[in-house]
Amino acid sequence: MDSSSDTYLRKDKPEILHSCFHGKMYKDSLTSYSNSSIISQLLRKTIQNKKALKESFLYLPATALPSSYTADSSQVNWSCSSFKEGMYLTKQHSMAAGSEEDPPHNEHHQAKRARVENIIRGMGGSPKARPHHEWEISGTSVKGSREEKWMQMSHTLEGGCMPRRTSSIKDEERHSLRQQLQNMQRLLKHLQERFLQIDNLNSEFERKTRHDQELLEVLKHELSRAVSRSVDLVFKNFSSAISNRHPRLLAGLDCNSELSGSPEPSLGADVITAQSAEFTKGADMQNPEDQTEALPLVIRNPHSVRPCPMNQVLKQPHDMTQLPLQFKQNVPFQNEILENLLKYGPHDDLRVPLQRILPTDTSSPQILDLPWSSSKACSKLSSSHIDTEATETQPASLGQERMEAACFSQVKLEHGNLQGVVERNPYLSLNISFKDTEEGLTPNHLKKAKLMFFYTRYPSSSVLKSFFPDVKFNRCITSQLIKWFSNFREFYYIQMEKFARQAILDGSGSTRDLSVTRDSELFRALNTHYNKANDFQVPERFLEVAEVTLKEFFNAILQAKDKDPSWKKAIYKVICKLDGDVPDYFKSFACS
DNA sequence: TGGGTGCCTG
DNA sequence: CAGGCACCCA
Repeated sequence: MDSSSDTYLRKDKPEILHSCFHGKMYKDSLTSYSNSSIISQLLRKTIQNKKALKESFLYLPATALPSSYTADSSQVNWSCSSFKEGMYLTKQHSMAAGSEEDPPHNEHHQAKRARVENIIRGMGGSPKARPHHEWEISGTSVKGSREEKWMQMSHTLEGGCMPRRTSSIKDEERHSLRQQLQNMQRLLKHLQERFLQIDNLNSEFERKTRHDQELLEVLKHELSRAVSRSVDLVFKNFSSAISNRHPRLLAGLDCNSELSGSPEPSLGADVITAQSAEFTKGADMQNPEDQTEALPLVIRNPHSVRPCPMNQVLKQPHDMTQLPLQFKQNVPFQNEILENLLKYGPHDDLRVPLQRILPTDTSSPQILDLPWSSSKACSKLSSSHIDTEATETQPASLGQERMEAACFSQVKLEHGNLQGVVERNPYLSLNISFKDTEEGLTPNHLKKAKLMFFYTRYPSSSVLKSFFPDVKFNRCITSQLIKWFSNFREFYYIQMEKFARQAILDGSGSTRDLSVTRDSELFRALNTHYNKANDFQVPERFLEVAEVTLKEFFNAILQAKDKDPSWKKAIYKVICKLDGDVPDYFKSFACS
């Protein structure tokens, strides 16, 4: 055997081995295979040595062959690389020498080739079974490389390079080749898996990098929300537990629900007043003279936990027969829930109703006489003037005109001087009773009005007055309440007209096709508007009225009555007759 | 004339 | 939702 060829084989073997097994893996080995300069080099060397090789393979005894080419299966550590290398070289050889091959050998070689190809096919290395993309590297198809190797192998066998001295040698050779092929198969499979792993990791990594910022933002957001919720929940549960175990302990709690932890009333009251003063001071930071535009009539609830005048709730017996069956929650005191809904709707930031903190044990007069209004006082923050309406004995008429004049000012403070009194005389707060009525309408009044709309679309002012007992009515307040209902109706009728027209467009020919159920899109639109939190069970009657309204609009539009500018009035007449009574329990809910 | 209503607009 | 306006009605 030519020494140069031997040298070549041995010299390059470790490098190829390395690429094949550690190859940084697959890509390196692939690159080496696709490297044209290496191929050219190999080809050149191979051609140069073809004669020597030919002679070696054809005429030398098997023992004289390089170890890589012996049929000894124990040497199948032989590595894919040496195998490939050998195959490659022999293929080059056979290709180069093909034209010189003796004709008598052709038949035999073809038969052999067919057998080997069968073996190769039978080894299940179907390239189709693998995704194409994993083979495409640097424009060179790995699949192609592999097929090329298969071809190399076939050509090796057909190339007449193997000695044909004895049948045993051929058997051994065949056996060896099978094993080599199997090893190759395993190695390829291994490499494919590794490549897939790496590929997946890289994809994954890119995707993660791309969405890193977004994820960060989302995580931050979710974290803050979760923390906020958790704090709410913990505080709520804690408050509830405390109230159950130590009702009296909390009797002196202020509007901020600060747990003094001390049963000493004076201490509790001190905490209250100190905080009230601080709170009020902070709220007054904004100079009312800075106001440049009209303030909304609705007094916005500060974000403090604002206790309501709970006198009615706590003092009145819980008449179970008057419970609103519409409420979904099956808890003992449903009216309390409505009150909570009105005061701390699910969308409010703070949902720790004081009645959860405060005991519901009505046996305690101390509790019943809690200074609700003093708590109220500290939550009425945006006052620009300081009125002293400390007690019921204060003439209500005193502020009547002024209140009407200040109707558009959202503020009023009943503490002020009183607060000083309370601060100086903490015990006094326990017995001071403010008036129960409010001069302004709050968001909770608005919520309540919206819920009332499910029963009545056209409430008279007298109805309104009777259902908002905690509101001190004046012309302005009445107008505002009436205006609210007017706005409610406006939205209601707009929706009705919209859906009626849509039904006509959709091809409904008869009102029989129309219905309003809780699943209806129309109902959802209305419910979202009047019962956003969806925590109030809308009465069935409302659905009926809504359906009638929808049908009225539908018919009117169908009959082209909408050409008349006042075509809706006829519908209004019909609908106003469908008003029902507002349940009495609405009267009980103070929502200041 | 005041109260109530609806429409339009912001 | 609120303000403004026009309109209707008792």
